[in-house]
Amino acid sequence: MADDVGPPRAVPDDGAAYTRAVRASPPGPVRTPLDRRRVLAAAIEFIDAHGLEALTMRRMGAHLGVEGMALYRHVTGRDDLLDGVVELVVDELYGDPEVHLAPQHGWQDYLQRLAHGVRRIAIAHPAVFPLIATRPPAAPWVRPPLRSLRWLESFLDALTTHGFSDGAAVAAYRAYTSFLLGHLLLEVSQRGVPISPLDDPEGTPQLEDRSLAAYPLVRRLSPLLSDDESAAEFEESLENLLERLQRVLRESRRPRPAT
Amino acid sequence: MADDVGPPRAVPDDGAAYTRAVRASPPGPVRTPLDRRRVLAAAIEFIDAHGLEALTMRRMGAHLGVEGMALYRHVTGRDDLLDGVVELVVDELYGDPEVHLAPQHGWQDYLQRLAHGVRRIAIAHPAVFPLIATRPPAAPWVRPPLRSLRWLESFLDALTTHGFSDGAAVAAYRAYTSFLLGHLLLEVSQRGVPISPLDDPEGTPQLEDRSLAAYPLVRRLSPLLSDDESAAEFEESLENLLERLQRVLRESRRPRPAT
DNA sequence: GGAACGTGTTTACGGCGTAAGCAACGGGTA
DNA sequence: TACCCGTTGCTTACGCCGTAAACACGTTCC
Repeated sequence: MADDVGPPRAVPDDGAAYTRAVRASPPGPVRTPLDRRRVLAAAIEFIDAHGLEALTMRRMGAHLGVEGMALYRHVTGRDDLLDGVVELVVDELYGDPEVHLAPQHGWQDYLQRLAHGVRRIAIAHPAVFPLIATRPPAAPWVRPPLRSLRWLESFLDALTTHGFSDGAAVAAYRAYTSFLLGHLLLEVSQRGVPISPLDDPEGTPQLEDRSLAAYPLVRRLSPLLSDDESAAEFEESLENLLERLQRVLRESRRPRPAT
Repeated sequence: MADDVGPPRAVPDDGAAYTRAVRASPPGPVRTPLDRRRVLAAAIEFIDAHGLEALTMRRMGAHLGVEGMALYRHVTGRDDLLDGVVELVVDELYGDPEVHLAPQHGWQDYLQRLAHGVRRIAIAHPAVFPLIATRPPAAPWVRPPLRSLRWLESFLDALTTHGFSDGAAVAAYRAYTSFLLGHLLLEVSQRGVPISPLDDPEGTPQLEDRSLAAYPLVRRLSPLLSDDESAAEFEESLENLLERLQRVLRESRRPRPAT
């Protein structure tokens, strides 16, 4: 069409040339074939590197040294790819030995380990985490960021076997997921990761003086506001949550003390 | 001018036909011109009705009885439109008399009113709320869902004038936003609103039996898991947060009691 | 040798966001 | 009244997007 430069050769292999360059192997062109897992892993890598918005099927293909359409052999479409990314990250957490190390050291220990495990993956993949937080889960009561039935079962098991009533365990699950989601979503977004365009070569840290004139308190506290106490706050909120659950547990044990 | 079709008000869903009808009107076709606010309000309406993913510039145009490109007179692009939507919703909250009614009844009262106000808009615009939660704010320390300097100033003012130290006020701000975001994001997503495709005529509530076989606890508790205690949980978590802040306030008043 | 299959490529289509130029109306000025 | 010009919305056009369909090329098994 627009390729009127030069004679109409039958060798316009643009993508193929790139592919060849990428694999850069001798005459025997053994390229390990793609599979779903490799595609998903590459997608995580890509999102971490360039942000979620930059991920398109064609670019994903290029990232893997392949045409975009090749991906459709392994995922049914873009949505499936994104779902797969979420699933893979959640599984990565499930395989984390730190989390499962000592499930019988009490439920509080377990919830601590789990929370820190989730925080670890949020920090490891800050651009992926909003996906985990936002994508609608399979069942509406499987709440992000613990988006799998395995985790849900594991969580409920840990609590009910330690004396939580059914209702208390479910309430604890809800409080726990809310806490994790709120805290970690804000933490990863605060760490200046969003990079909406493909690259943000110049930081834009103005807004400091002009527009803050009308907000004296904000201006005065802005150094405090911008420094990062996420870790300590996470710890403190988690501690507080666990104490609250402890209280719930105690009260759910006796039938009704009085009011 | 023989084809004077009906009055060109009241926006139906078919954009093209509507546009044609409007244009075909006789020499005196007084149509109230668009303006930014009307565009943004229509966008909120559209998102509430069809979900965020369904919003495209052309469809937005059709919804307003106008070609898609007409919108670019009032917003610089799609991102700006979305930012404007967020801003408008946040302003809607700021104008809510329920919130500002009694700022001098104590900081706890204020935080209660504010929290309920935010919850009200989250529930009123469940499909818009994730936008508020997710879109990167102007400054990184302006945290969703209180995404405006006005709110931030107001919040900090309420606390510092009631005895909070600077550090305690900022910590309270962080804890408060985390709580709101986590709780409300999960609440609106649980209310089955997402509708990723334009319409979801058949609910797909299976998954009940087959795949739950491996998760006995989940199955047993699934009735508990699926009923909606959001309001009560919100109340309880908020109460708990306020108590925690009260404790912080008390302790920040004496220099250091001991440990 | 040849059929079947798995993997990746090519081509094509409609929809997207948006840049640029154009037409029509309304309100100032004469 | 006549003109003029800024505002508003429309038309056209471009490149990128997701993806359906047909195809080319190994590999594997009879």
